[in-house]
Amino acid sequence: MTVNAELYDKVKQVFNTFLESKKLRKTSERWDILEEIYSREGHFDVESLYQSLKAKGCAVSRATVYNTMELLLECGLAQKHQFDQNQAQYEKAFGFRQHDHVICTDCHRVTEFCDPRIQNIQKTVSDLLHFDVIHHSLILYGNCTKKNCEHKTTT
Amino acid sequence: MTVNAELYDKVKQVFNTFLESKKLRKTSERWDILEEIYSREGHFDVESLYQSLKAKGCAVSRATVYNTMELLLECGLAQKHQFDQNQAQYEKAFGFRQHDHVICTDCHRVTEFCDPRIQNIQKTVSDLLHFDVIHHSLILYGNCTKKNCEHKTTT
DNA sequence: CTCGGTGCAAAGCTTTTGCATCCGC
DNA sequence: GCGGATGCAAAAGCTTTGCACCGAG
Repeated sequence: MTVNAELYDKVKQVFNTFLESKKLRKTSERWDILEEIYSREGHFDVESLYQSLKAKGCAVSRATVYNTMELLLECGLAQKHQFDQNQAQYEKAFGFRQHDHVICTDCHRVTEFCDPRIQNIQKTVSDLLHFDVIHHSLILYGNCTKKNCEHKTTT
Repeated sequence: MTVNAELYDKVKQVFNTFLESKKLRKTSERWDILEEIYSREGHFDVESLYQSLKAKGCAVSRATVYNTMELLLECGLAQKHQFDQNQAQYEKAFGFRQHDHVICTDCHRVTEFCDPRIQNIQKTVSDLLHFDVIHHSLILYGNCTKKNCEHKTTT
């Protein structure tokens, strides 16, 4: 297991509580998928997750991966990004700071950033539109001004 | 023609100039699609555009609609939104104010809003990451606090 | 023992592609 | 007339679904 043990214990507990509260079964596949996700850095898609699990000897199917990701989204342990019309990208979400993304329109690389001022915008919109904002997605599109798109990349 | 004639003249001129600069042909299908888009309000997907055109007697194919939308994105006359992993949503973009979206996680309705403070965030990120930000996408997800999700909807 | 969850493969949907035909320049 | 653009249909690619079997509670 290559995951941070302390963090992973809390994550397991969150998932455990979630499954119990929803009266869902604690199958080995669900734990396998959770562990694989939390041993990863950055973004990934369902296919690569499926391939990794198969390579490790876990007999999961794509359908189960999709199903489990849905559960993890629901309990806040994972986040889903739809950067384009192709594969959705996921990432672990527990104990990690909320962040947003910059995408280079040339090389399509994704960089992360944080800006607390987004909270102010959320608050204003919440008040104005009578809306409880749960989460958000901010993506900035543009070109790196350095040559060869040498900006720090996270995907 | 149900479009705003004055605005539409400018739009046609923009597309005309764009096609010439790229040495692309001015086909009737391209003008048909442009007109249909600018006679619409709010968001729409490729399929509904295709169906409308077919209903009006324009013999366009889906392939041409996809191809033309790509050109319109390139010259800034249309905008594309990937709200989910299904159909991409488009909307006209010339002479309309840049805006962002609020999506209700219950009823999936989309509301628009504007907040100038996003510009400040863009500026900071541009400077920090040496990135020329061309455009952005900010989506706030949450629930309407009123009953029946009675917030003003635009889709 | 029950029935929710899984694996597999097939189906579904949106978008892209190949190719013959058409028509703007 | 040349070569880009189109229409049609087939292909591609991601995700969902149906069904029989398995195993958690």
